Amino acid sequence: MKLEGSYDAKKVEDKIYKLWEDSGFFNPDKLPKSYKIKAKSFTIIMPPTNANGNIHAGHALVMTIEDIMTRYKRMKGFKALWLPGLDHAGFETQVVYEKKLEKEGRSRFVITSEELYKEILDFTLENKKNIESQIRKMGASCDWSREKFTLDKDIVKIVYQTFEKLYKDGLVYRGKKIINWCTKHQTSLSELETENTERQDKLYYLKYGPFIITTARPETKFGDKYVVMHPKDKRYENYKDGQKIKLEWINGPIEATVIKDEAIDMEFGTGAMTITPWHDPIDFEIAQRHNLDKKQIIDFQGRLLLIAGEFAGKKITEARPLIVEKLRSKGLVEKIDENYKHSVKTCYKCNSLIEPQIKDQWFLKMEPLAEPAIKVIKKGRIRFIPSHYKKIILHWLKNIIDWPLSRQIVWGIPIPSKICQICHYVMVDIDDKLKSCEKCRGNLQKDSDTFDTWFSSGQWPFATLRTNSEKDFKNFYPTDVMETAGEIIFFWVARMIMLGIYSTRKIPFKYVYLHGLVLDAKGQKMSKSRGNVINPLDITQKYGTDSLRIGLVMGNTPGQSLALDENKIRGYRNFANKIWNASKFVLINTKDYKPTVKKPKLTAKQIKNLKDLQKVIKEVTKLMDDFKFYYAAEKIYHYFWHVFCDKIIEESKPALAGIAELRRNSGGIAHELNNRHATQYMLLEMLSQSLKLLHPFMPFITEGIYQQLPIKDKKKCLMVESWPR
RNA sequence: GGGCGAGUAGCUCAAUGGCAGAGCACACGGUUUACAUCCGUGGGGUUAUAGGUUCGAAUCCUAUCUCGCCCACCA
Repeated sequence: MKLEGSYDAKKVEDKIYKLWEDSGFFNPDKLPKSYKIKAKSFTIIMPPTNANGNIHAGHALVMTIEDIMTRYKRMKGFKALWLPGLDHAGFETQVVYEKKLEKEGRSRFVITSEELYKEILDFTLENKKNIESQIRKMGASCDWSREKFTLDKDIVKIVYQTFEKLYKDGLVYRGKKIINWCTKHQTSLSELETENTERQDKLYYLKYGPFIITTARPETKFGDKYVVMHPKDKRYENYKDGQKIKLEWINGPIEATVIKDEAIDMEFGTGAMTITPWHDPIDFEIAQRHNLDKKQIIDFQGRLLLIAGEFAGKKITEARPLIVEKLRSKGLVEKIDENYKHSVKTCYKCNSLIEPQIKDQWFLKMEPLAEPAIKVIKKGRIRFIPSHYKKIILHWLKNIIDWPLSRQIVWGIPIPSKICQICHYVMVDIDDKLKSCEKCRGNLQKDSDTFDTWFSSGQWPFATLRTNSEKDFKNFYPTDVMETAGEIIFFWVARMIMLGIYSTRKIPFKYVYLHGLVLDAKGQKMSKSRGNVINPLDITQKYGTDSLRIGLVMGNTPGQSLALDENKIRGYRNFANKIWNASKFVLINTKDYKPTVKKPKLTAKQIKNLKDLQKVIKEVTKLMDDFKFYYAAEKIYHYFWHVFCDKIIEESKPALAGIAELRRNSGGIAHELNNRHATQYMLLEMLSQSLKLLHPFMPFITEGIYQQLPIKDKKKCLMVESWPR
């Protein structure tokens, strides 16, 4: 690489990445000898990237921050391991693939699950390759020899072992419980995969025998045969718990039962309501408490069942007005509140209404898992950056509910359980050995469900290390930093902490660094529908990876969202060019410099200049240790441009000038020659130290220039130079 | 209903008890032999509001306002 013209990132980046990768230094076991003296390790497990598309701006930020940490620690002499991985991303990928199918005019429901699985697998593996090269493009110094994929056989085996252990410990259980059902995607979802949406609906006041009850969903009321009120409600003190009441209802006369329960809000409506335990979580709980019947009204496609009589087979949306009409004609409608504001649950992917349903599934008991997690977080053994996330995660952990693990989609890790077709006994069978029911010898049927993808990624830190080797697990676990998006603190971070402690009896990581969202230049969330998505690879192509990287870091405090403005990146492209030109100047003026010569005698000014640099190094190092990369980057930027370039280089021009010019300046030639030599020494010293400080942020350009420097004891790569002290 | 974050120069954000800063933008002036993707100079602030603590507050406390986000089972 020659230093001429202005800096052209495209010409050098791929070559430099190859130099690094070929050196083997991404692998902490293959670092140069000097590194092994300090046996301490530094580990980051890369959040496994979803292999269902291209990397987006958020990934670029992940790669940048984690690479900065890794390169910094590596230069500090740690055995730095950054372990890369990719995620099959169960539901997320299936949703992406279903959209693709829709575009092609196909539907997942007419393809056999084997075929669908195969298609999505091909799709994912293709994307996986693609993303691996995009991660390289970002300059990520991760150890590809240890790369993991969430569907690797050995990873799946660990996931199964954890599941079995949880089962044996009584923490995972099969339950007929109410779940969030997405009618479009035909699967259950966890709480986190649903959203609450504010809506304005009608609230119906209906005559239910002697009571007036309220409902927003008249179409679910067919089977309602319990009317519930608060035990302390004076208005209903004449009605006894368990009392039977005959009354006329939608499809004829029924016998209703009075239930008293404290869950009822006396302020709401008339303080009396009927319950639909199959399709409402609160009603379900009341029914559980009083041991009441539960009846399904709506099927999994969102259509009314036979219980609805004449309305059976109709979609709930079309049935609702018809049902209200019938109620009205029977004189059962007291009044309708037209402006009823409430929030409804929707699927976080398709925004369609969630239909609560009772379904037999696997659940994970969370409280016993959360307890030790709460303890270590409270004690500060896991530190959050920024620190307020500590409160957020503790609040969530303290109010945790059981986690439904089963998903009715093909794209995922199959749940290793079998059910007896005769006695319905359920067995966990991780080695696929069982041929018949342990209890009644009946035939077994495999569970067709798959795990929630977060169940496997929740085991990622120890699973990745263990499957590489037990030695790796010993050397690199617990890991040091988990760096990821603040958005997925519950989805992922909390579960890694719980499952990590459960499986290994150790915390999985010491620091959790959470970055914010990357927004567009106007501070808007990027989305395909808005059409404001910035592709990081386009930016890289235009301005170079280094410019994008430092642009993503500067002014980006952890936890806070960041506006990605192309103008800003252009500014850092200029900075890259500045580095290039300053280096060019130093190299041109040090052609006759001999690195083997002893350190020359420096002037007082030169000594002071070097001392100032020492100060900057100290400050930057402190900031790096405090995870304040945005601030460290700014300090180096300022030093390089406005001190080194604007002052030092300018001031050293006379001393570097040719002898003819020096004669005119009087003074002894020998002295001036010495001064020239000393100036060269100072400039090279400052340049090489600056390049080291800049390297974690802008690895490509700094490495490229380093390769040209005429300095003593040069390493093979700047990447493995020691961090300045 | 509860919680969290933010509010500082035109814009994007730093600075958490000690002279309020940077980048971009703007204005003026520069072909100084690395760089016009550059250099020099400059304007621009009652740190959202009100009160309090302190020798000293953007920073700590109290209240209020605005914006954003998260959590929550009013049928």
